[in-house]
Order: sequence, then structure tokens, then C-alpha cells
Amino acid sequence: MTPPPLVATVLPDVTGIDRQFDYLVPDALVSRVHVGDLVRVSLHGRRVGAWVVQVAVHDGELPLERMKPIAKVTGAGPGAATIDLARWARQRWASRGIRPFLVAASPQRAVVRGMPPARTASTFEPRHDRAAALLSRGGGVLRVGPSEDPNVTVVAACLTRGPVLVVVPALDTATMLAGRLRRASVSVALSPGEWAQAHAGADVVIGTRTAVWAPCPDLASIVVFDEHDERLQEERSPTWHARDVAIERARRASVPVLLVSPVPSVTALTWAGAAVSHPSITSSRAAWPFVDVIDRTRDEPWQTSMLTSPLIAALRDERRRIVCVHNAKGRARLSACRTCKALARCERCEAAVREDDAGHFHCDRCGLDRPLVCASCMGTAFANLRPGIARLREEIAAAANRDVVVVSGDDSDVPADADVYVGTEAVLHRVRRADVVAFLDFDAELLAPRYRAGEQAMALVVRAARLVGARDVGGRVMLQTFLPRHEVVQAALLADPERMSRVDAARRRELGLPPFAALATIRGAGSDEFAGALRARLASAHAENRWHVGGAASGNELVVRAPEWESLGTLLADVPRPKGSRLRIEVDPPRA
DNA sequence: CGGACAAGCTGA
DNA sequence: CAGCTTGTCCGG
Repeated sequence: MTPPPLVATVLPDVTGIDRQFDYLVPDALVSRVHVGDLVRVSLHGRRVGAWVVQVAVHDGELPLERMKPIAKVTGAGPGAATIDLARWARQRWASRGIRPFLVAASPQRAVVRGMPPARTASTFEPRHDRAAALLSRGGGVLRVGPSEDPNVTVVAACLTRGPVLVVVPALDTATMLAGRLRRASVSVALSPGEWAQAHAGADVVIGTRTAVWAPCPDLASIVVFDEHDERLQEERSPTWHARDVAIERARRASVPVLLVSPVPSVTALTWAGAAVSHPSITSSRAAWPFVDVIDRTRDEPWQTSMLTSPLIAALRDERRRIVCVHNAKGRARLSACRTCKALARCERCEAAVREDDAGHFHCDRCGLDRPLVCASCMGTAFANLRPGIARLREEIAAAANRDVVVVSGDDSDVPADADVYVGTEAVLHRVRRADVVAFLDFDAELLAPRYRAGEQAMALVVRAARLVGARDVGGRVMLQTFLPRHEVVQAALLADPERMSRVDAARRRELGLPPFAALATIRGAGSDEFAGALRARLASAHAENRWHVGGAASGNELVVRAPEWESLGTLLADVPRPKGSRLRIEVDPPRA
């Protein structure tokens, strides 16, 4: 009697096709087709790559004669467990399909099985004591100082248990850490380039956020370094976050996960509950720079100037390299009369006007020019309340009496030997080393209209802290603010990030924001119609209480809030998308 | 996504 | 009505 034919359900690697298709497994390939493998099939007259998502005995649902055979087995792929993890992620981030996750989990080139594992089972010292303690308790959040360098010792603590998966925000960190571990005789597979070695087996599999999807046989623990870093989240939809994937993957594999950061996110702390390891107050303080809070409500007679006297003193200190951060994004220039403090406005349309290069007031709204005279008191001296970066550069250069380098977002080659740098927050990623970092208008970060503004501001302080080093090497961060008592400012000042996360967590709980609720933004053609369908569904289910569907009246952006992500994902998947729509759904939106 | 096929438009 | 464009459907 002939054995029943095998049928493989495959998902084509083709954008726009969120469907699965059944193919016959030819007798010659029966031993080589496994769930999670990559194959090639003929679909609608063309050869395409596909993932095998299921292998089963033919059930007669689709007649055999309508099925084509699998054309070829390309090689190893994500594996069955990762495909299940991708299905979880599809609901978690309201993705239409699992293809984006499988792409992240797959090798870039074909990988044939049979490569030998490279496990050296090498352990080394020193090992991070607090990391080891957390691991034996099942994992959690490991808070460290910003200028500490815990990566190698934390990995050493993990290695005593077996293979470890390491996720870091940036590729250069991954490459550098891989090198340091190899010098300690640890076998390392750098993801995604060394996917084949990771699949065959290594002591450490390491990479940026996509590495959280990488294979790691006999996985014994997962570490996410710099858990607060935004680069761990995919910026395009589906906006999956490597931290959350790591937590779920570890849970499924019954292994501990460590989230390491100087400023752990509210999401991480809420997940960890009591499993948070803090450094001692003394060692934490020692690992932070000096933080100067410059209270702009008190210190200056002319309160609106960006150049306060402590800043001018720092600019004039020729022994110190200083980096000035000024987030000018989307901020209009603004002039005010020095005598009567009235805002300079357009006579015709009342919009704020700015000084142009020719020495006139110019209105950007209606184009009118007028002389530099105050309309209320006829004064002729004006202050620029929100200088653009060019104007600021002139003011800083005049105050510092040193050369100033302006760093813009897209510059990659920045002179390395300058004394004074000015730029948007991108400057913190371009300059290697500094003695002082000054945030000229820290309130722009604190008051940004995003629910994660506080943590994002805190992340900038950490970035600055690493640039200047700890207080014992003289590292100094200056925060110019009108809000000196703000929890972020206080947390930085006292080297105690918990001060900030406690307040932030309480506020988010009260306002129903993540991680205490699920939040999504929806944009793109058809989102108005989709919003209507969502409201109708919620009304019929009598579930409006903890739900909210707002915005999109202008066709701009729809905000959906749900009690938790499970029901959000279910709802967004169940409500049919209007035909012809192109919805971009962002769950846990990074900018909202 | 991209090929097939149908329906709609133009020119002689 | 050939010859072309535009739109919709569907793939195993």
C-alpha cells in the first residue's frame, strides 16, 4: 500500500500576498521538507521563495490534481518555534501577516544543513554578580550606571548556563562586543551575517534588533542591552520591539531574560515587577556625570535667552570641549521687544514674524516685510526667543570666542578636533568625546507631545552622560530648563532614574497609556472608513468603556486605545479593511 | 507582487 | 474593431 501523500502549506515571500498555499511534497523531498524551511515553488507562473509553515498528510480539502509540487528545498529557515513566535507577534503588533517577522528570522543567503556547531562551552571571569543573581531568579531588569561597561561581564554570567542570545541597539556595539568575546575564546555568531553559524550552534548569537529572531540552538538565556534605546523598535509597521519579542521568546523557551539599561523603560519595569536589580546609590551616583540644572526662571534677568551665564562660562572654558544640543525641529523663530517684551507680529495677519538677513521683520505666513520697530512701544531692540541653529551658532561663537562647528542630521563627517559643537540631538551621535554636554532648551524634550517624552528625554541624558563620562573624569551635563522640578530633571540631577519612572508609570496608569493599555495609530487611505467600522463594532459589543477611537476626522491619524493588546490585535484583525485602503497601523507608536 | 483578462477609449 | 490603457482579480 502506498503511503498517503504529504502536503506542505507554504507562505510565499512576496509582498502583497498574505495567503498560504498548499503544495505536494514530492517523494524525493519527503525527508528534506520541514516546518520553517525555505523552499521554492511555482506560483501563478513564476518561481518564488516561500516558507513551509505546516506539513501534513493530504486531507482531501483541495484535490491533489490541483496541487503543484514543491520545486526545490532552498535550505534551513526560521524553524517551527519561530514561526509560532511570529504568529504571536502578528497579533501583538496588529500585522496583516507574519512575513515581516519571517524575513527578520531568515538567512540572507541559502543555508545548507550540516555545518558543525562551534560551541566551545567557554566560560570566563569576571562575571557580573547582580546579573548572575537575577538569572538564578528567572531574569528581570538589571539597572546599571550610564558610564558602566557591563556587556562582557553580563554575557560571562549568562554563559555559565549555556548559549546566550544578545540583542543590542546598534551594529557597531554588536561588532565590538563580538570581537571582545572572541578574544575571550567564546564562539560568536554575528547576526544576520553569520546566520548559518548561529543555526549550527554557537556560544553567543549577537546582533541588532533582528537578532532576537535569530536561531540559537540550546538557548539558555537572552540579554537585551540598552533596553531603553528606541532603535530596538522597528520604525515601520509592524512596529515590533525587540524587548517584547525577547520576553515572549524567553517565556516560550523557559529561559531567563535580562533587560539591561541605565534608565529602564516603564514597560520593562512593569514587566519585571519585583525582579529589578539596582546598583547601590553610591555606585550609581559615581557612574553618572555631574548634572547642572540651570533654572531659566530664576538665574537670568532676560529669561528667554538661550545663553545663560553658567552656559557662557562653560563656553569660555578653553580646556573643555562642549557640545550644545538644541532641538530646533518644527520650531518657528520668534522675536520679542527687549523693552516692552511684546511678541513681534505681522501687522497684516498677526502671525509671529522673524528677522530676516536684510534687517527687516518678515512674515512667513503672508510675506509682508516691515522695519525692525516694536508695534507697541516703538522700541528697536529685539531678542530672538527661539533661535534657529544658524543664529544660535553666531550667538554661541560670540560668547565662546572659539570656533563653532554646526552638526546637522545628515552630516557623517564631522571635524573631530573642534572645541564647540552645536546641533540637534543628532550631534550626540556624531561627536565621539566631550567634556560638557549642554541641553539649551531641555523643555523641548520634556514637553514633546508624545507619551514616551519623559523616557526619551532621559535617554538623551544617558547618551550625553556616555559622551562626557562619569563625574570622576569630570563629565558634566547641563540642563537649561524652566521646569527644574520636573521628574526627569530631578532624576538626572540625583542619578536616580526611578524618580522619573515612578511618576511616569503612575501617570500612564491613570491616563490609560502603555504598558497599562494598548495604543495604536492608524494612518493612510481608508482610515476614516476603518474608524467608522471600528466604532460600530465596539458599540455593538457594548465595549466602549475602556476603548477609545479618536481622530481621523481630518483624515490624518486615527488613535485607538484598548484595555490590552490581545483584544486590540483581535479587533484590528477582525474588522475588515475597506477595499482599496492602505492602512499603516503602528502599535505602541514611537511618535505619539 | 505581477500576469491574465475584461472593460473602456481612440482612430480610421 | 484592432490596438492600446486602466482596473480588478487571483494564485495551490
